[in-house]
Amino acid sequence: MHDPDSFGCRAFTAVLQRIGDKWSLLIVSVLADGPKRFSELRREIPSISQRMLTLTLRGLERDGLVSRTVTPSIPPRVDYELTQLGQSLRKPVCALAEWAMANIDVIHTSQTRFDRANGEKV
Amino acid sequence: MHDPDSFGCRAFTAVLQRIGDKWSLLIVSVLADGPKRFSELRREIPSISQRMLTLTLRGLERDGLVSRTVTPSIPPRVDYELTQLGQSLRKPVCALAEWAMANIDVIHTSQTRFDRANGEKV
DNA sequence: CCGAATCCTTTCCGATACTG
DNA sequence: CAGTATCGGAAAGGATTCGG
Repeated sequence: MHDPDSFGCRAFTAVLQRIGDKWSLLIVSVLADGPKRFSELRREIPSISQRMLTLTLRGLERDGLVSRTVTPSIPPRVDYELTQLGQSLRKPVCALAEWAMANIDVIHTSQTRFDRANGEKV
Repeated sequence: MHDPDSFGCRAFTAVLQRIGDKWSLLIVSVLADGPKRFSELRREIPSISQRMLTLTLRGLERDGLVSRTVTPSIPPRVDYELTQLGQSLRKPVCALAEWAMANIDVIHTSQTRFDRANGEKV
């Protein structure tokens, strides 16, 4: 982000408008382990609804980050996998995920303190 | 994310529920250059509304990522700055920003192709 | 200059029911 | 198993106005 112009800012903004939601980065981080079926993703991310999983995967496929492979068997089987572009996102996303794991407690503590400090004057 | 249990997944989810929005990561990346006043942030991120800038900064302050310093002059002056915790988020976020800059074109191309392939059957 | 408050529209998203 | 379709409440977010 040390551009003289604001190209970096606009590019980052544009990307965040797409994958800066509650699920996209998480799904990328889960698929970083390797290809997964639809139902496996559901199991690994219990808090997501079927609808949002479908929509998010569709968006990632549209961005070229994830590939979708249908095996027309009975029962049907659909595998999702990071594309080459998705693979290149692996490192930054996993770095972010590790930061999250390392700091979730600090964040939660800070939130509690902030809420207490501001809740008193109600 | 190579945990046997799903602690990593849950922690990442929790963090993304907070900073996984359209603006938080962007603001962190802008503040990575150094402290900024409110109006400077507005200038650097033209597409954000005053309201969302205020709300997002409040959220980041609550998380302990950003500190807010009021200088009671006339006109008033308010500076925002990354805390130590915010500084630790700098590296992962800048890595993501750089990825965004490097790949925004590829993503856009992929989106256009996807939309054309799916728009035909309307 | 910074931001709180209100209003109002748009979008998100979970629940549910239904298909191949 | 892996979706799609539809609905309704919730939340996001822009525009505007007012205040210290």
